Amino acid sequence: MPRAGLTTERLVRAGAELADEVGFDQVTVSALARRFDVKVASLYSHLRNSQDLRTRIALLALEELADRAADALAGRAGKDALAAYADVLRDYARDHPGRYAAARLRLDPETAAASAGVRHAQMTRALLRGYDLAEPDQTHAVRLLGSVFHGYISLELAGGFSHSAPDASETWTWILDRLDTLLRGAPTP
Amino acid sequence: MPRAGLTTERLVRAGAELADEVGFDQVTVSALARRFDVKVASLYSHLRNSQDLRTRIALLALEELADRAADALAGRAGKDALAAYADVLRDYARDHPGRYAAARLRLDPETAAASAGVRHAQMTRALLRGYDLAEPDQTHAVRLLGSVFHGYISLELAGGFSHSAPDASETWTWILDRLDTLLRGAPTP
DNA sequence: TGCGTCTTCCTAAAGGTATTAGGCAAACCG
DNA sequence: CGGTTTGCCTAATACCTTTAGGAAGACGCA
Repeated sequence: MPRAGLTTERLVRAGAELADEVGFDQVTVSALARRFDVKVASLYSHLRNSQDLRTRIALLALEELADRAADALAGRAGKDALAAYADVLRDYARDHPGRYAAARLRLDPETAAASAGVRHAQMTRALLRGYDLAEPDQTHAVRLLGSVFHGYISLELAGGFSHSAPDASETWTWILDRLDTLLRGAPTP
Repeated sequence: MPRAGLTTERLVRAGAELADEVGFDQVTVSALARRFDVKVASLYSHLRNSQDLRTRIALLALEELADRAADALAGRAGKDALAAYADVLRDYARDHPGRYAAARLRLDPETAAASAGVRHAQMTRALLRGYDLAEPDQTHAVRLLGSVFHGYISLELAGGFSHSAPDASETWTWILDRLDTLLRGAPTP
């Protein structure tokens, strides 16, 4: 009997694909074992448990997302940067809904601190340097952006905007426009 | 052996409490049976299945939320109304995290059309009458509000704003302020 | 009050997921 | 080429879901 060649790496990658296909909360150790044509127990040499699998998929997604964002932000500032960053999130969510959901998983503090989530925070701050915001406005703005992006993407992904005019993309542009105005119009006195 | 006096109504209500205590995705037919000190199979006379239970909890939450929102909106307009509606959502999510999560459950179209979700949509439109928005701006604004509220609450609930200054409530006020400005400042030409 | 019916809750059973313990054999390494 | 490591397996336990069919409480009507 030849071995299947399992590694944590491959399992996590396959888990991410599985998530995109069937949804992040349908990602199960059993389904993953099935995909590798291997018995369930075999995975436990490579993954601590089901939660561990989910966490690793989340970390992978955060990395991928941060990489794309960094690429998109390079050489951009102001509204350009804002739209670029936002589009990266939205496109990633469309292309990889399961991974995007994974990226929203709540991580425990140490894990989060060691994750690419930190890079996201840094990029958001960097993005806001294009606008003239002193503390605490900058923090408020970081949270606003997080809320709008996550909220919009989550609603769009859930199909909240389908079957109704105008097109979701128009709303997206509209929102980015207004956000830009909002951020520019609120310079700290 | 006396009977437990189960009804769909009581089960759904208890399910909602359970959701608030342990989280919506931990709501299980088994846990519910345990709570009523009854065998699991007994619940299947009152609930079609696990999904049915979750859907009913979602519908309950949407009703409660719509009732509160309607109360809060009565006699208010403009920014007052905006803040009142937003606060209802946020407070409900704080008091009843499980129910709030339930309210975000994706419902199939017919169920959604018969749910209190419709009232929410109407109230949001009514709320925006205080601002001068013609279509398609009004729809964009509806979507923006949905995104911001859901996004913010979801992040706050996930603990995203704890352990960092400034206080989450300050950000909430700041955001509502800017949203009001944004909506007022964008009258359709 | 008593009889029949309906409903409620039960036992039983099958199938899926998670997790651990312990074994055999493939792969690697000296 | 023998010994050790490691990978994948069998076996077992436990929990959740769902269906089938049975017994006894509750209810209605004479």
